[in-house]
Amino acid sequence: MGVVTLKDVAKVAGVSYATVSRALSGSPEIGESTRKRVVRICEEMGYTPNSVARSMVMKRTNIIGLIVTSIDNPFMSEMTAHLEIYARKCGYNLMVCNSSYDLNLEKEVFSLLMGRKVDGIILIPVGNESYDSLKNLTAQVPTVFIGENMLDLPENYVSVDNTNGMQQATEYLYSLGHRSILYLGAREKSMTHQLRVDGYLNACKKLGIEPNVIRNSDPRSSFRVGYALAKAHFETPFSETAILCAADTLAIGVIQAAYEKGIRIPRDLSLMGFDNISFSALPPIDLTTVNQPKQELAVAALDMLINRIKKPEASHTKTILSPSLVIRNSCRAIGD
Amino acid sequence: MGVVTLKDVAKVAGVSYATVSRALSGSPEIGESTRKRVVRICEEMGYTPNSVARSMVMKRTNIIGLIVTSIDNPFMSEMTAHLEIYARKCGYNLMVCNSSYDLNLEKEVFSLLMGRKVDGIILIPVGNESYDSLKNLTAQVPTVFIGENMLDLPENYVSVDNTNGMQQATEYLYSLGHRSILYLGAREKSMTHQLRVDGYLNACKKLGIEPNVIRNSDPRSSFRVGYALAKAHFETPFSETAILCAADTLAIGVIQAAYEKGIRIPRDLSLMGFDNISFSALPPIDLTTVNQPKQELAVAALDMLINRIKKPEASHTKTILSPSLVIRNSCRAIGD
DNA sequence: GTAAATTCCGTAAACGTTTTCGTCGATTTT
DNA sequence: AAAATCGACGAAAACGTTTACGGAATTTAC
Repeated sequence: MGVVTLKDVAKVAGVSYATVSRALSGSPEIGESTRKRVVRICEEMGYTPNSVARSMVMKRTNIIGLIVTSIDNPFMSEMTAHLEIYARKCGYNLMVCNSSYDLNLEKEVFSLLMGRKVDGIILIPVGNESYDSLKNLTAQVPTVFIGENMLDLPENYVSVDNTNGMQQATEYLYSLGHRSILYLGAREKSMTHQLRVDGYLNACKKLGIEPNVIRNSDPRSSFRVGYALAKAHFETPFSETAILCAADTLAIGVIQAAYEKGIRIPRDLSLMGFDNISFSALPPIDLTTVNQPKQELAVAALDMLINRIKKPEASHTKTILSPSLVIRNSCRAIGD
Repeated sequence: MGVVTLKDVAKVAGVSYATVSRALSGSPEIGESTRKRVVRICEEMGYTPNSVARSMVMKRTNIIGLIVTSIDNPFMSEMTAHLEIYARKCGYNLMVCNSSYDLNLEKEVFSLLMGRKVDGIILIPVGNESYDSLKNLTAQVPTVFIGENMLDLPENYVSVDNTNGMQQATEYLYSLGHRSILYLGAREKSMTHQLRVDGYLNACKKLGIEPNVIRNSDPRSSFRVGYALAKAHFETPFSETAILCAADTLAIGVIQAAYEKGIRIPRDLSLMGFDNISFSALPPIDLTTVNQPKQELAVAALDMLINRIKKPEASHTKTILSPSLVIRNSCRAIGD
């Protein structure tokens, strides 16, 4: 009735349990004939190794902790899908936690995962304060950050070049003839968002147009937030011909607000996002945006983490991938 | 440098490590003064219990395995968010795996999680064949199925009443004056879909209208599938005034196909979905649909699972929640 | 005042593996 | 033929906890 263990197999096979362990681990210190016999008996008895016991002695669990702000955010869930599949291919399983956009909770689940003895942690931080908040902890377990970047940051991270991406976006709108571009949704306390806004500001300066930024204090980048910001903005007359959003989800909220106001996109207003979540491709949305290569980010993050697990003393590394423009139908060209 | 363990604390405190264990576990077999002293020393030394070692001796990991077809499906990711948060509240962590709509992979990750010694598994099955495929495995670890249901199924599951939901949907369309309603996307090899189609057929019979079902052999319920099915259907002239989709994601694909064809929703065609994913609420989509109470499903599934973990010998239980109509603006009333 | 009960704590076994070390027989070397 | 080498396997320690058991010290009961 009970689960069959190494000892049980050993008893049946008439060998020591060291031998059974060797037979299954592919050790060279065992004769080919006994290996075959033991393996056969293992299969007959339905033996499956106990990962917990193995973790105990090997001092590694082959579990990677993943902390996301919220798994139901489309960007997060797409990333997670790629992460899980690639992790499994590399022999790891994923333990997933939501930080729910809360710094304290983020720290709490980080500690929790450490107590679980995960081999490493991949973290999509709540914001720039996450670094300070987690400083003592990240020193104790291999950690890779996704998304937030800052060149002088003493952590491992992968990210797209946010500044460059937003610069491309701004220049694209400019090339369509837009001279008054509103930047919507710059989240406070977020390096990612700071860098994106920098890209916009850089481009404005270079192109000689006046920047205009609406900031956002809500830690989420959700439809609701985009909707609320746009709605407030639409209350009074405005002169912008285009809105550049800090994230696709925000842009989708803007579409909602515009819709209610009778503002048609792209006829009356051009709109761009950032991230390229899968929904943005749908015709009713059809959002021109900047793509984050999610699979590449996932693979890079895991490769980096696994590397660090293998040599924890290595110095911090950073990988910055290139974002690319995805042109759909939410922007139109206007005359100068 | 190394991690601080029970023994270390015991040595510093000048007690046996049994005492340390008792101090932390809230055992009554310890004096209040020593408890306080030991707890203080634990904090000072930054001791955190090793969950792996504890799992080893306690024979439980406090980990729940979650198998979803694909975490980036909006319905799944919303469910997962609820599951993770509630599980953590109950003292469990979630180990998440994608089955990628593949029966073999589903079985493979199930075994994997068993080897991980998870305390229980929550499974959103690939399809009706999952039951047979996993029969030998589900007997070995507490398992709760979400979504697929069938009254005579010897498994634990939670689900909405799919038949009733689709019946409501059909009757709603009828009440708006629709007499020719196409059912789109009945997935083969899926009990859920079979039950939904049943609801539609029941209603048609009761209302005296002619049913018309387009089936779908693809195991996914994605935008693409809905798009492809609708596109094919729109190729030739059709007389239906409404389309009832087996899932919101499919309906969103239909919107795409309709858009391309110049068919306007709801003016030219009424459209309904099932699931009520968060995107369906967005004005550009604004889909009338049938709600699945995702948080309630998550809570019910976990309660059921935890119950079963505590008494594994209990007989199978089923929970069927009620779906409810969510009326938005993708359907219009027509004259008889 | 002693016997019994109670309180508090230490000893040691157990959980299921991996791996080091040692042993024994067989094979090769001199 | 004796010595050295080698291959295959067993014995046992180790990983960090929890907990049953037992013992000493203290309290309670007569």
